[in-house]
Amino acid sequence: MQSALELFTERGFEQTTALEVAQRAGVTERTFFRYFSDKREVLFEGSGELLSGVVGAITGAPVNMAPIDIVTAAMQEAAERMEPNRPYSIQRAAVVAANASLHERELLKLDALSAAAAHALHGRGVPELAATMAAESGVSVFKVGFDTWVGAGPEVTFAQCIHACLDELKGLTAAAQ
Amino acid sequence: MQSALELFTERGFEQTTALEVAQRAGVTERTFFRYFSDKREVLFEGSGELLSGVVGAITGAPVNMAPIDIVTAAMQEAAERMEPNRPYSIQRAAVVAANASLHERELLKLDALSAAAAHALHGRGVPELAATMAAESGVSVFKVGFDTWVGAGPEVTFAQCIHACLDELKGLTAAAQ
DNA sequence: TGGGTCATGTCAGCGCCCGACATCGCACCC
DNA sequence: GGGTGCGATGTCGGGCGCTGACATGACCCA
Repeated sequence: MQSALELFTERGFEQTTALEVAQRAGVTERTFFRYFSDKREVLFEGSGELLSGVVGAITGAPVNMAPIDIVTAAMQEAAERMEPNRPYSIQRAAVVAANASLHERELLKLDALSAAAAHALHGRGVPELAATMAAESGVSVFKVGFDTWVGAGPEVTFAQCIHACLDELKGLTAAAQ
Repeated sequence: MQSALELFTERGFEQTTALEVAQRAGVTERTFFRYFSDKREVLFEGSGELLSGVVGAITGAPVNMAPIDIVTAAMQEAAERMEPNRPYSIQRAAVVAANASLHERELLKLDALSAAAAHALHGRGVPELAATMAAESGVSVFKVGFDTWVGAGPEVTFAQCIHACLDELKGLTAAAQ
């Protein structure tokens, strides 16, 4: 993973072969593909923990909490876990932003996050459509908040960015019609 | 495009080679790749018109309209254009749902739609963050509405599905905190 | 000492995708 | 009517992503 991030940063994702990543890590190309299902996946190792963390937060949220608040609280929690890794997040985000297929993979991970959040909400008794829309909104807030966070100075926290996006969303929907 | 949809439906996306699609269409594999940047793209030809239609609707929306209403109205307009092609949409959606990499590409197209909508809103004077969040929400409504539409009976229109999702979103954000 | 398991290496091969060049039909125009 | 250019297509070769099958070797355990 470290070898990949270095090489992708130095000369770009497409200009780096899987063989080169493997060689820098001291293994063969075949071994690389035993650990990562494809060349892009090496940049998305942490997504599993992110997902299970969010699902856990939703499952363990207090009763009588509104669905949208459950999801955004879970996102806040995830954001706090990511706060110490800001430099890594910035470097990784730059690599992802520079390549369409990596961006594509990131969207797939976010969509999986949304689906898992919706499923967890539904498991708490939230109706299907409400759960889906709340999860979609929460992930949107997380996504836009993440972009703002990595683009801002170090004094701005991820949690603050998420809070700002959520407020913006509330204002927009309140002004509807 | 027709050859691809047929073959992907019959035996699946991964079990079909680009060469086979090309041969059924009466051209060489090389010619296939001159028209489509990759094997998946053959299922996403219409996305360009969808995007320009949405951007046009946003740009031409009446002044003093709330951002979220502008976006959802644009989505409604797109939905009405897609209504006559319901059978095609259903077949295509089944193929996409059956393959992760096609789903991935669909998410990329929706993200491009969101980015274009945000840009169009921003061009109307809507502040950056508001434009981004409104576009994200509008695309979420479109996406969830689409899934409900293709899963429902023919008496339910795409526009109705979108309306229902939007209402759900409003209810959720209104119940926040 | 022998056997079992797990990680890794080796090798061959398929399919995606591309660059470079050849071919061919077709409009245009002197 | 015969060049002439151009756009679409075919041909060829090849790099790279990714996989199945088998071999090797380290380690643990009886």
